[in-house]
Amino acid sequence: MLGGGHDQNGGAGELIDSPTTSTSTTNTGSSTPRKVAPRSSDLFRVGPHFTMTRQHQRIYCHGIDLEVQPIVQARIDRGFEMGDNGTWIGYKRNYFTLVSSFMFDNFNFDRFIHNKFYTINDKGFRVDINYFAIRLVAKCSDDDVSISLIQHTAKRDKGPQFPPPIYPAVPGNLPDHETVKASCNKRNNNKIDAMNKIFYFDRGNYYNEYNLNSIKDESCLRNYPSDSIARVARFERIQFTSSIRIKSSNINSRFFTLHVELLGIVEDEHQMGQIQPILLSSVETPPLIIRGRSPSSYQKVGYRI
DNA sequence: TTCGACACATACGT
DNA sequence: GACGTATGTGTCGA
Repeated sequence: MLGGGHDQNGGAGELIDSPTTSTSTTNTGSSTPRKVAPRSSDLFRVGPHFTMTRQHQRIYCHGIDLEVQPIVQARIDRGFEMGDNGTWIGYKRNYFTLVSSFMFDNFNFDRFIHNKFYTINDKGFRVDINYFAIRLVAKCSDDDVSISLIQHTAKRDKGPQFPPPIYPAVPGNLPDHETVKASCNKRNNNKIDAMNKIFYFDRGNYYNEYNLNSIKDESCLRNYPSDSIARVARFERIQFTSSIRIKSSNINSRFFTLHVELLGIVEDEHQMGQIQPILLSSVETPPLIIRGRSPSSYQKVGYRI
């Protein structure tokens, strides 16, 4: 017997996605059955907007001791849809995609890479920032408790799972939604290279171009841990961990929020040579509903959340 | 009821 | 247009 005795016709039911090139299937959710074609480009949808950047620790520019204002940008590009009552809904079993970048107000890229930065730690001491990094975290909005996220490879079940990476990052502009959509599942090397130019800064190239090296370099660039540095942190194939509890009671859904954090990576104050992240600033989503695996999550009318 | 595992189906990229 | 992939989701069984 092949496989484990499945009845065929496993998936009878109309797909939401139209077979035409139309991208206009604005699913209002009210009457269409919830069944989405697995590779539909319509799965790429801009999700809820993030809040304004919230400051946690101040950042200063070396030398002139100027305080700089970080701006964190983030966008969800796949995996959330707006429900009828205006809440944003994701599915536990499905992937979401999110991109993020940061910049400093009044600092263009050139000014950034010619400077060093520091912050003030919780004891009031000045601490040099070795480099910046972007992290994605999820929380339960009731109690602010962190929820784990996991990332799959394109092989999904057949590949490994990881926590989402923390991206060492330099300032960058957020690419538009179409660009993020176009960046997924590329194998063609020319296309991959073109995308890498958007999403990464190559320090080696930069050093070559300006006849620099890591010894001559006095800027913050030299402390980044590798030559490939994100301009844009791209989190793809992310899911909430399968063990999250979706409901707080039999009836009430729990809400979750996604947070993008700008971190300053500094020397650990207790262990020389060790590094430690300091939360500098962050943005977050409005409360999100995550629908679980229960069949009720996949019915035509989602009155049972 | 929920979860891991496996399966089916289908649009996308080459 | 064929072929291999990636991924939403149906289902079984613990």
